[in-house]
Amino acid sequence: MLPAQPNQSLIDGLSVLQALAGSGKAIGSRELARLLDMEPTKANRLLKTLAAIGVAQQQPDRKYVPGPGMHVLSAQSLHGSGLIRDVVPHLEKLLQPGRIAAMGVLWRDQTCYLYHANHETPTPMAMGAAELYPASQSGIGRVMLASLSNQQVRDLYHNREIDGFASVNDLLKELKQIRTQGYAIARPENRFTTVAVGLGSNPTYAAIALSSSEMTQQQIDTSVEELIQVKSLITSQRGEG
Amino acid sequence: MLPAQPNQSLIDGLSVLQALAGSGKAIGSRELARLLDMEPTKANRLLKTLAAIGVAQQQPDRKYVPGPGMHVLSAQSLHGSGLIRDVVPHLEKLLQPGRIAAMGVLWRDQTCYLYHANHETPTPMAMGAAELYPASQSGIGRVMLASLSNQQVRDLYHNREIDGFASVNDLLKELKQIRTQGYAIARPENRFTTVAVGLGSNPTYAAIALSSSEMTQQQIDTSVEELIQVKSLITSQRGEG
DNA sequence: ATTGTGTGATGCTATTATAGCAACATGCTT
DNA sequence: AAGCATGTTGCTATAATAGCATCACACAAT
Repeated sequence: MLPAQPNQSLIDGLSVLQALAGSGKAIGSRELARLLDMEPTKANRLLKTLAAIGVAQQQPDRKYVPGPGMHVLSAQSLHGSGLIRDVVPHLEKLLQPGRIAAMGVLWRDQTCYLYHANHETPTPMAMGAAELYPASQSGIGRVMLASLSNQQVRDLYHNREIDGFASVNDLLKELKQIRTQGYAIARPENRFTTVAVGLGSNPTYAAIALSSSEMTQQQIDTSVEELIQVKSLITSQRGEG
Repeated sequence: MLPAQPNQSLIDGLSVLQALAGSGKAIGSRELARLLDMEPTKANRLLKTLAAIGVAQQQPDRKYVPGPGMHVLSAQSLHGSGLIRDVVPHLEKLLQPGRIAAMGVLWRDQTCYLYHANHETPTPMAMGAAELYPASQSGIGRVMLASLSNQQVRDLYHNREIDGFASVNDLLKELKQIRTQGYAIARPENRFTTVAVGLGSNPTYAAIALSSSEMTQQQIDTSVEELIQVKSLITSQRGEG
């Protein structure tokens, strides 16, 4: 949903910042330009601008990494969102052997896990994962896709393969069921089973999930019950309507 | 250190994003424009552009908050930096009654705490603090200021009051001592004592600290020893030179 | 229900910032 | 030392942006 006059420089600059954050290692300006299929001068100027304001940092090997300004932005936005303060303690209480608890957000056609832990995962590791995963194969992704309109889903997957679904119509059928049930189930490659429920509803700002290698229907129902309980604790804690 | 041709739109857009992240609550486009002393149309367009790419999100009350793209950026940059994975577990081991452990970065003339905990603080709270504090009054801030050149420090505090110091020369004298000692001490309002050491050296990318209400010289020496030990564990873990 | 006020957002167009080409500086490998 | 890839700059034509005026919407007070 672009505004009447989008700021293209800002869009380009944030593409650069995203590539920088997502690269996971120091990256040079030309390498980043190739990654984004961007003219090198432009990439360099955007990177140097980011570095000038402290959001990126150039190292002695001339490559760039996120800088203190990015960490401050990160810390402030996570803090302001309340995702950590309001959600993670509840997820931690759900952990037990054989189970994974997770929270994530929908980012384009992927799920980004902000928290992902089994009962042995130290909290800093659980919160530092930043893993991206196809949304259509993830319970969290599915429940968030279900919160979009059908047209939004069609636009999102326009000219794009959908992991686990033969067509967008198949996906929309699944999403319709999710909306009816109030929760999503995913069994990626039948390796494990995930159930997920969304947080918030206008918009659904994140989703929480429980996974196990195998779940009976009874275990699914129990897990859904637990997630819905956590959801309502979070909802009342945040004073949401 | 501006590049030859900085991108002003990106600078403006990131000012908007920073104000959004730092506001801690939903904020409207005109309110944000007033906060930044920015023409309202410009602020609205930058905000709507951020919303279009998912870094901001507009709520039904028409106000804006950080969006999923911001959380993904946050998660990826913290993950890529290794600050959480490499540092937090070591800090947790230093916790004991009567002691606070912290990690932070220098952001302009302030310290931003990325981790701040006493021995009872749950890890998500410790990592969700995002607190800003005058750098000159903070051990972490001081040790990071000491990693800048004197000219950089003068530029940073040009026409600016320095919390806890009568002049920039007084601060520079303190920073010179910190460089010699290899660690910083701060006693803000004599409420507590903090010792801090920096991580990395070119650049110093963060600093770690221990605080107690009172520290004898022996306790200071012991804390410094512990921090230096953690620093060298982190340094070898990260393969830094 | 109406009025007043503040808000979020758009269209238009003059102006200014940006993009890309060509070139240069730097670093690394052979 | 030469070759190659890298990071970066200056210049200028062009496209994007900024701000004014205006409109749509929401909320509070009467």
